[in-house]
Amino acid sequence: MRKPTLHDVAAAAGVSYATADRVLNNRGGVAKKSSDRVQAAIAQLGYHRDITAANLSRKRRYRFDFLLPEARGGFFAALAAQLAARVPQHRQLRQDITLRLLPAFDAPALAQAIDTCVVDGVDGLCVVALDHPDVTAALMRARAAAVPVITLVADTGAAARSAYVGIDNRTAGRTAGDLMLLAHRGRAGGLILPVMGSAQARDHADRCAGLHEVAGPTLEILEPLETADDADRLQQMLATALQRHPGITGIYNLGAGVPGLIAALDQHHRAATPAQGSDNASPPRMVVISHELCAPSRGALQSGLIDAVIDQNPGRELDQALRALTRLSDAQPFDPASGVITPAVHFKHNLPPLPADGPDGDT
Amino acid sequence: MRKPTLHDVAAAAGVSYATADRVLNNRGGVAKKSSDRVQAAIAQLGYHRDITAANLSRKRRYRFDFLLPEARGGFFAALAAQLAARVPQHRQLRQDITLRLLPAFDAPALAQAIDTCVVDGVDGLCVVALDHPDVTAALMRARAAAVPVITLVADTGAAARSAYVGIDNRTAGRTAGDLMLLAHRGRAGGLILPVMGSAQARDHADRCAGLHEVAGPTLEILEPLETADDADRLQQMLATALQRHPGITGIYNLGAGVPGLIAALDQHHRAATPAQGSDNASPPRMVVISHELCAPSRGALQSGLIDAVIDQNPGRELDQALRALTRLSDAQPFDPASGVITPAVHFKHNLPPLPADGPDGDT
DNA sequence: CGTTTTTTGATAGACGTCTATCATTTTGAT
DNA sequence: ATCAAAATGATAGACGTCTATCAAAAAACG
Repeated sequence: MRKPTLHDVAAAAGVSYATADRVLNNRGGVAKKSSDRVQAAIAQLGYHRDITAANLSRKRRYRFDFLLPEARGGFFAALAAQLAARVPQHRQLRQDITLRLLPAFDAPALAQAIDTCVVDGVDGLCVVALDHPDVTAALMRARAAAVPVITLVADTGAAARSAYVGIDNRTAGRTAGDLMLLAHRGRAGGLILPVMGSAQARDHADRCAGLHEVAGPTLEILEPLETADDADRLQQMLATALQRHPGITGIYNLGAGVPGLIAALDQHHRAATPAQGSDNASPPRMVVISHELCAPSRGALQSGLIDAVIDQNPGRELDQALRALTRLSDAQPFDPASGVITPAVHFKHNLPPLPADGPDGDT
Repeated sequence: MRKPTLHDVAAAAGVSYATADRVLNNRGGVAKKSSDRVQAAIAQLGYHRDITAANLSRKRRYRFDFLLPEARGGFFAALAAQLAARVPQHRQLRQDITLRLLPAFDAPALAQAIDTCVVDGVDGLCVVALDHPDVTAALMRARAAAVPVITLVADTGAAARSAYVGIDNRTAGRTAGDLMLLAHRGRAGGLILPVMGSAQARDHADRCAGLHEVAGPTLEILEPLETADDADRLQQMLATALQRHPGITGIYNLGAGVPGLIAALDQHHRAATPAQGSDNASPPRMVVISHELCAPSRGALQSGLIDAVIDQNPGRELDQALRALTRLSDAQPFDPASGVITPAVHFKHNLPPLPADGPDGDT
């Protein structure tokens, strides 16, 4: 038998189509007895509303707004680019995606942008959250207006959003610990230097804690450098630290500023092997693990300056975020657990292809 | 302005809706002049057919058949389970997915199943291919019947399928090489034992070649064990090999039979540290890398018997395969490059959550 | 020019749902 | 039993596309 329609349900329940419709879209004004019979018929027939037909009828288009921090060529630039690549595809699925760039770390601006979107009547919001009362309050207002809210990459309290999509940063740090332990398998000891943007940043702190949790018992871990995510500062501080601690066997760069990391490593290696021609002949002894796969870190992986990159897989995060928004704004269930992305680990040879302009062309 | 409809196109082209429709669905019987004008209008307005409305009207349902080898509780069982979990979701998207299990490595059976599906009028096929002339011929027949064919996990010649979805096994082997090198960073030498199912199997051979390519120059690599993917044989052979080569520093299990691997390792460790209580105190010196994330390999990762698992991410593969089928059977472009999945590397702490029954519930 | 062919237009009904309206029936309270 | 309120039924038009049919117009042909 073919898929049942609402007409079938109405017939089975012994009511008119209109009544079945009233129940399905709970418009009220239905006697409980009738309502129950319709519900029963729905369950019995295994009826599922044809969402495409419904959307066609309502002329419904979903409007999803993404509020991302303005990119300085790093991770968020890549994220924005990947989002842009998905726009045409989702346009065909009746989903209009708008990308709004905001000054980074500006909580009032973010809060205001959220309010604006809600007033404008978006169907869903995706936000890189800041752990700030203004933002939380704005998110609560959005939720109060029944707008699904996804926090992306950075979370807030669970009450202020429908779901979080991103990696568990503690897990990422633990994974770095796994890698460090593996790379120190053959050595006696080990001295790890964590490099972070700021100890204030929740995600950085979590990563650092994860590293300690896993590698701490076995390896010695230095006080982390705090670079404020500035490439130049990173380079300076790292150079100094490498001089001061010649015994360093591993570096874990868990913040931004990969170019600075590379510059410092480059310089350090050059100093260590002044007249050596081939890179292959003397591989760096230090183990270098960094976060976020981007052009500089790809290059460093390939040249051997970095050994492994832990990536949060922005493409996958966007897909999950969009999926969550779609389902939530259709009032379908979305398992918040499926928003947690497993960090990917990349080495020299399992680099994903550079994302093309779009996953596919249009037509 | 709202999204243009075919009516708009017809108006812009100065023809009737009927003519525009004839052009769009090229039914023929249209003068070239009119056809050109319609095409121009389509391009100019940026018209895109509303596929959902079209499908609604045609009562179209996609029928996609998946031909998978019968699972013996390993990788293909997981694949089948994940596919089953996706069925209800795609049912709502007008996609009827049928899973057909076939005896493993039976080329004639596979070829016949393919023919049957084509005769039955499937809209798309997804096949774990065998490199056999019968299979290739059947696939060519399918393609001749304009049925999109995706090869999953195992490929054939490019001519016989629309796209391949799966990992590049050479890449996977290279990644194992990366890991081995990393784990041997602190040691003088290294002796690696590859364990494979059969040197005949293309995927196994590729993985082995990748390992040699990357780790070969630096580490010594033994002749691979060939276990025919049998857990018991694997255990036997591995135990023997470990006795014969006490200097082994790394094992790369690139085939099936993880339980056998675990058993052999367990036994070996017990023999090595007879009266030692705590596992933490003396971590195994050998580096063990295996393929395919499944219950046994998860357990072994967590207990520390295995250090890393290279996984081909069956869930992602299925998603890509379904995407490819959808697009191809709508005559939309699909970039074959996007079918190549980057192998994921898992350690003790970045294990993905066990896939639930379905990515989400239904309703 | 008349006749056949080709091309075009007009239109109706379907797909499954939504929204709205109006008439009718049932219920509950008085 | 009376009357208002609540519940239900019937139905029509829309959403954007597909399919089909029939008549009308245009082109090609001898």
